[in-house]
Amino acid sequence: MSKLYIYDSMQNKKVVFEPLDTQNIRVYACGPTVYDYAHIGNARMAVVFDTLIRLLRYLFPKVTYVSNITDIDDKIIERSNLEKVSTESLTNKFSKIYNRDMKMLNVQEPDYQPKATEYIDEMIQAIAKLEKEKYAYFSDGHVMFNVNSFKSYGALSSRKQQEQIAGSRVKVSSYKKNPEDFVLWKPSKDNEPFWKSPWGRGRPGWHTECFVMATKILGTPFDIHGGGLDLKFPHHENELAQSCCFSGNLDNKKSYAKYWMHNGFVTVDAEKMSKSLGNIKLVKDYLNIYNGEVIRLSLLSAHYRSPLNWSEEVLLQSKNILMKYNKILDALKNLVIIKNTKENKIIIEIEKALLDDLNISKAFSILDASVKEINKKNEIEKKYIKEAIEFLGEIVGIFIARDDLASSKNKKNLNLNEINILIKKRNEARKNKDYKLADEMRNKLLTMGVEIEDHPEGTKWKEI
RNA sequence: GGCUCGGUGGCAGAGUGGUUAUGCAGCGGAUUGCAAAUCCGUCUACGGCGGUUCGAUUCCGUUCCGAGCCUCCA
Repeated sequence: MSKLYIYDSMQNKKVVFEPLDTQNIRVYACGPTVYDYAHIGNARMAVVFDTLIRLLRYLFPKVTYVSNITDIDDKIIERSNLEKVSTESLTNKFSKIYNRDMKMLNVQEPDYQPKATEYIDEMIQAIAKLEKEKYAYFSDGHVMFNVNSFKSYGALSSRKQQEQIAGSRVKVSSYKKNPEDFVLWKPSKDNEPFWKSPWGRGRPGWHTECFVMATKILGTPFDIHGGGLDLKFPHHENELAQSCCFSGNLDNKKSYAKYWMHNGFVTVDAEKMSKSLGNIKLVKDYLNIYNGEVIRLSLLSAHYRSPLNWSEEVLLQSKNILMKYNKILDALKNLVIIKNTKENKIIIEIEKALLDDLNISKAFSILDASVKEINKKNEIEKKYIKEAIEFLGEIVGIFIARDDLASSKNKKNLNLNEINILIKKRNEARKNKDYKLADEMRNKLLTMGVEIEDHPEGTKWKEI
C-alpha cells in the first residue's frame, strides 16, 4: 500500500500520514452549533470528513471518529428566547434535523457524537485544573484563559499576538487581562440556562467542550483534528492552548492532535456563505430538488481545501456525472466482479489520487478515461471497470441510491397503467408509420412528466 | 496593519519543466420515422512583467487582481 498524504494545517504543507496507532486511527472533527437548519457549509464539513473517514477505513483496520454537536451557546439561548422554547427542545430538534439531512447525503454517523451539555462536569474539572495551575484566572464572574501563560499561542494559525492587535476588532472586556484571553466559564443571567460550578451559576465557553470531549473520548494525542477553516482561529488555537496546558505539554504542540485538517468555505457568487451576509443556503431546500448524492458530489466537486462556489451549474454537472455512471453500472449489473483490487490497474491509479490528500477530481478523471471506450472492452476489462466505479463510489459515498436522482419529495404520483397504454399506442402508431399520432402520444406523456426513450430492446421511460 | 490561500479554455476543475487531464456545455458525425439515449471525433487555456533554461502554464523575482481569518460562523 502506498502512503497517505494529507495537508497538515499546523505545518502548512502536505505530509505523510503516520498513525499514532495503526490499529486504531482516531479523528475528531468539530460539528455544528444546532440552533437552525443545517446549511451547505455544515454539509461540506460533514461530507469532507466522512469521505476522509471512508478512506481511512479502507486503509486501516479501525477508525474511531468523533464529531460533536454544540448544544449550549449564546446564539442558542438567543434563538430559544426568540422562539419561546427551551434550549433543550431547540437543540434536540435541530440536531435531529442535522442528522437526518446528513444521512440524506450518505454521511455515516460518527462513532461518537457527543454534546457539550453531556460533558459539563468534565469541563468544570478541566477548567478548575487550568485555574489552579495559573493558566486561567477568575475575573468578574468569568474564568478566563490567560493567553500569556502559553508561549506557543498562535502556533496553529501562525499569528503573533502583538501583530494582530493593530487591525483587530477584538473587544477588550474589562475582565480580560489580555485582549486575546478567552472565556472558559461565563456567568449565566437569571433567565439563562446554567450549571452549578465553583465560580457560581454559569455555562462553559465554546472552546472548552471540544478539547474536553476529544480528550475524554479519544485520549491525547490523537491523529487528526478537523473542522472548517473558520475554526482554525480562534477555536482550534484555543483548544490547543487549553490541551497543552492541561496536559503539561507546553512545548509539544503535537501533544493534542498530531495533524490538523481544515476544509475550505462554501461561497455564493464568490463570497463566503455566512450568517452576517445573509447568503446561507440550507441543505433541506436542496434536498427538495435534488437527490442527496447530487448534493454530496457537488460538495466534493472542488478540492476540499479550496473554496467551493455553490451554484445550480455545479449541481447540474454532478447530476449528469451521476446519471452517466449509474447508466454504466446499470449496463454492467449482471457482471459478477471478483474483488481483485490489488490487480486492478484502474483502482491502483484511483487509490493513488485519493491518497494524495483526497484528490477526488483526479480520481474521477482516471475513471472517466477508463470508461471512455467501454464498448470496445472485453468482459474482464469491464469487470475491472465496474469494480473501479464501485470502489470510488464507496470512498466518495455515491452510487448507493441508484436509478432515481430526482428528490424523493419531488415525486409525482404517476399512473403506471396509463403510461403503459400510451406507450403501447404510440408503438402501434409507429408500426403503422402514423408518426403524427405517435408524436401526439409522446407529447401527452411529456405533459404528464414522462420522458421516453426508444431502445432496441423496447421503449423505456423515466420521470422528468 | 498582521497572517493564510488563490488566479488554468464558455463553465467546473486536475496537473506538469518539453509530449498541453477530465467533466459539463458547444460544434461535426454515426444512429434514429423524428427524438432521446448512446457512441466516435473536435475547437477555445494556463493574470501582467521580468529572470533562470535549449525550452516554463509549471521554478525564481516582481506586480496586479481576488477570497478568507484577525468578532459568532463549517
